[in-house]
Amino acid sequence: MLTIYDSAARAKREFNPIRPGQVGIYVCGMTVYDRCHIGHARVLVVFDMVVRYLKERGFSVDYIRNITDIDDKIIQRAAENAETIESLTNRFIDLMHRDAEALGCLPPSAEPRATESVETMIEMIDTLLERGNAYRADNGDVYFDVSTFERYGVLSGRDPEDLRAGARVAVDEVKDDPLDFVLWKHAKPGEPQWDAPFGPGRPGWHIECSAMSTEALGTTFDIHGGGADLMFPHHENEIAQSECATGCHFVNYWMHNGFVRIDDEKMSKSLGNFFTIEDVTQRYHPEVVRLFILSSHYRSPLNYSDQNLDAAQASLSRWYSALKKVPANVEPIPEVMDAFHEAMDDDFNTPKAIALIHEQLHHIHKVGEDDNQAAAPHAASVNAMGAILNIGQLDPDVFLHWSAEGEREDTLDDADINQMIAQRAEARASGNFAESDRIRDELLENGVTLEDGPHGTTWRRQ
RNA sequence: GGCUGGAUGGCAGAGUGGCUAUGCACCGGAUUGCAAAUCCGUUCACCCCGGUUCGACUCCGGGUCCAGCCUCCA
Repeated sequence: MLTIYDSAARAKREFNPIRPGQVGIYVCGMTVYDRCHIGHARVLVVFDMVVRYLKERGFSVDYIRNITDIDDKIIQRAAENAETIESLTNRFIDLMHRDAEALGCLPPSAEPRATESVETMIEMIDTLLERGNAYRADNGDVYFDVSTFERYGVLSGRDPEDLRAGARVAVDEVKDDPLDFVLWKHAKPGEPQWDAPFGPGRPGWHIECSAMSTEALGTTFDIHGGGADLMFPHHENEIAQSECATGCHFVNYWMHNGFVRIDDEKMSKSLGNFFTIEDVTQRYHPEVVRLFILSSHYRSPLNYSDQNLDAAQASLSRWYSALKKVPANVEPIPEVMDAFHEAMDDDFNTPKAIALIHEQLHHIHKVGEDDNQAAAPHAASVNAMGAILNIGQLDPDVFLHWSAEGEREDTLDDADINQMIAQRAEARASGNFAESDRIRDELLENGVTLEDGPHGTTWRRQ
């Protein structure tokens, strides 16, 4: 039985999709005005893991991840760069796709862009105006009237009265109520605009997700995901808009992933304490980053540090070293797979699932090369579990020989290394250990570690 | 101030009313020409105060501290 922690219920709930065997999941994606950072990497990897596991459980999955390609920051950044909005957003969409692929994430079933769904947003806003859930302000903006939606605040556990009392809600002259949020921003010179019955302009942020999710998955769908910071106000507003516009219950399960932190502080653009995915994957193999992300539970905070990345790297080295030793040409061990599924069924408990993989790796190392036959089922189990998480699927040597891009110029290439290993073998054969140790030290200085085994010497950079 | 969530061994990170998490690091041993890797073994833990219980890190109450949200944010 698969259980998912539903943010709205604040509890784990048994997962039952609307249509048997099928899951519709919508995840709030990126606003494309800059490079993706490790926080974005977490959303990408976490929901990729969720989707892969749902598929493993036999569901056919409709995975929708939107792209916000029109908003204040995009307009501003394009103006700063003196480039068109399209060229800016296309550039960062390409980079995002590169990052996602590097991190081993499958492309979503669909990746709608806000600018392609403006018609649907206009229709939705029109309906909200007709039904009295929205109003036109004096300046031409259209706002959602929060007082018309009774359940407002239910997702994030907020009382509208408390919010109004809070000093931090910005007071805006044109709004009837400080909680009201913008659906449509009136046209301003030099900004992109669309014609609408209620005046030319561009959509507010929240309406795009209501429009795109409903377009792709229908008025009610199974899972809606995103970062924990989107719960309020973004997802709260989505619920209000969607349920008022369609009259249907919006989402059955809300999933929110925790933040990436640096020095116990949230990583964010505004704090400026972020590392881009590209920064990190130049220093660590992307699969190390994926393992690092999945080695803590998706709802927990994840502390970014070199020490933690190093630990993930050491772990993965051990993983590939084990796989390198033995063939996995048999079936996985049923009890192990059952335990794995049990862990994953429990709200995607990847740390526990990974611990199970480590146990199997231990068995492989223990049996070692002496008894391939005994080790093979463990290797097969590791491969099967790893396939579900999409970790450990590379050729071991591709991982173990990988070198960080930043260091590539300084390091020896594979041919140099093999040649030096051959020279060292000669020295060792003739008992010249001083020379052989000198070669080994030289390699180590270049980041290459040697391992002498019964069948010769192997090397790795990880 | 309001609302969420959290506090586990040197670090990371699961979990359970009584029984080894797991990985990294450390220490001792095996192995090795010496290493590395691997194996064996040892050490190290559940924020504080009460309560329930034969027994609580695990349940309940109170407290302290931390993070996030309340403004754009994955």
